[in-house]
Amino acid sequence: MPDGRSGSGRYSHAMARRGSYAKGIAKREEILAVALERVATQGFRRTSIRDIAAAVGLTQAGLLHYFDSKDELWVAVLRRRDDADRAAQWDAPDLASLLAAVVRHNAEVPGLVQLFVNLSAAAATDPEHPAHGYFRERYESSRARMTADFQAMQADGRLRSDLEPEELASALLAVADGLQIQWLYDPTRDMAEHVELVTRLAMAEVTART
Amino acid sequence: MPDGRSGSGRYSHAMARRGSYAKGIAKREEILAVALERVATQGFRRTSIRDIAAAVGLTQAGLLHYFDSKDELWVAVLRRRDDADRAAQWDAPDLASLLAAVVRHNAEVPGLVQLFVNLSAAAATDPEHPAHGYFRERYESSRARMTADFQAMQADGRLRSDLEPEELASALLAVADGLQIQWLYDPTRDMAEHVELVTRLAMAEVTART
DNA sequence: GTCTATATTGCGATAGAC
DNA sequence: GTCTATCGCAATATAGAC
Repeated sequence: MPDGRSGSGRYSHAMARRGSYAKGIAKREEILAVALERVATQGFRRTSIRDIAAAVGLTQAGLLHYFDSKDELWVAVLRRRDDADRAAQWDAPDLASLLAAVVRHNAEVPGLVQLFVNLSAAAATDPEHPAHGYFRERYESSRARMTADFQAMQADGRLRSDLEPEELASALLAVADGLQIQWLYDPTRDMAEHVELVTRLAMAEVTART
Repeated sequence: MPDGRSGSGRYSHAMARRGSYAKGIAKREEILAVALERVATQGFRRTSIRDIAAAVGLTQAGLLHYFDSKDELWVAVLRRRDDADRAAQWDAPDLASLLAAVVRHNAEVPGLVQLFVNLSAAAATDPEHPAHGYFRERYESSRARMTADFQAMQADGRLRSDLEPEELASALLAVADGLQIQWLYDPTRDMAEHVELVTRLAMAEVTART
C-alpha cells in the first residue's frame, strides 16, 4: 500500500489527482483506526457503520465507498490486528507459547475479541459471507504452521510422541477460541492460562508424575 | 452438555389461560419442531421468523404470540435439545466422555451447531440479549458438574493430580466449542476426536510413555 | 474520483381489530 | 389466538453533484 500523504492546500490538476488518491488512502487508514477504536471502547454490538462514519466525518454511504460492505470493513480491521500481532515479535520458544502470549494480549482488547467471536460465528454459517474466506484460510494456515512446529518438537523430544500434531494444533486453537466465549460471559476466567494448561499436558515431561 | 435445568417451560402470558390450552401447547411444540427443521435445512442466517411462521400456517405476528421474540424462540429450541440430550442416557463412564459423546452426536445436526455458535456469540457480547442468561448459566453449571466429576476422578487416581479440575473443565468445554467453529469451516475435522485427545492427555496413565 | 442524497428492501417488533 | 397494518432500523444500491 502506498504511504504517500498529500500536502494540504492548493494543487495543480495533476497534483489534485495524486493528492486525492493519497487522501483516499489516508482516509481508509483513518476509518480502520477509528473502527478499531470504536469497537474496542463501546463494543461490537453497539458499533454501527453510521457511528464510525460519523466519527470520521462521513455519512454511512460515504464510508461504504472505501469498503464494499460493513463486513468487509470488519475483515480489514481483523487483518490489521493480525499484521500488528505478527509485527509485535513476541518472545516465545514455540507456536503454542506464542498463541498463549497473543491470547493474553487479547484480554486487554475486549472489543476485538467480541468482533472476532461474532464475525467468525456469522461467517462460519454462511459461505457467501465476506469474512468466510478470511477465517477459513486463517484457521488453515494457523493449523498448518502449528502442526509443522509440533512435528519439529516431537523430533526434538520436546513434545509427546503419542499424539497427532495436527490434532493438537486444532485443539489448541479451539481452546483459545472457546475460552474467548467463556471469558466474555465470565471475565474472571483466564484465557491464556487454559491454553497453557493444554500445552503443558502435551509437553514431554522428564519428571515422573503421580 | 446437557444442562441440569428444566428446559421447556417458558410460556408467554396468553398461554396461562384455560380454554384451548392443549392446542396452544401443541402449536408451540409444532413451532419448535419446525424452527429446528428450518434452521437445520436452510441454515441459521437465512431462517427468519416469517419463514417459520409460514411453515406452520401463521403470520409473523401470529408466531410471536407464542414466543416473545425471535431470540426467545431460539433459546427454547436449544433448551429442547438440552432436554433431549439429557434424556438420551448415553453410556459414558465420566462427564468428559459424555461430552465427547454429545459432541459426536452434534455432528449429525449441523443446523443446531450453527444455531448454538451464532446465538452464543451474539449473546456473549450483549448482557441484555435474551439468550445471555441461558448461556451464562449453562457454562457455569456444565463447568461445575465437570469440576466435581474431575475431583472425584483425581481421588480415584483416574485423573492426573497435577492440574486444576475447574481449569480442565473449562478447557474441555472450550475445545468442544472451538471445534464447532473449525468444523463449520471444514467439516472434515472430527470434533469429538479432539475432545478425546485432550481428555486422554489429562488421564492418569499406567504405561510409560516416550 | 470522491462523496451526498435518496430509494429500496427486508427484518423484528408492536398496536389494535376481530 | 390470529390477523392486518405499520413502525423503526440497518444494510445496500443507485443517481448524480462537485
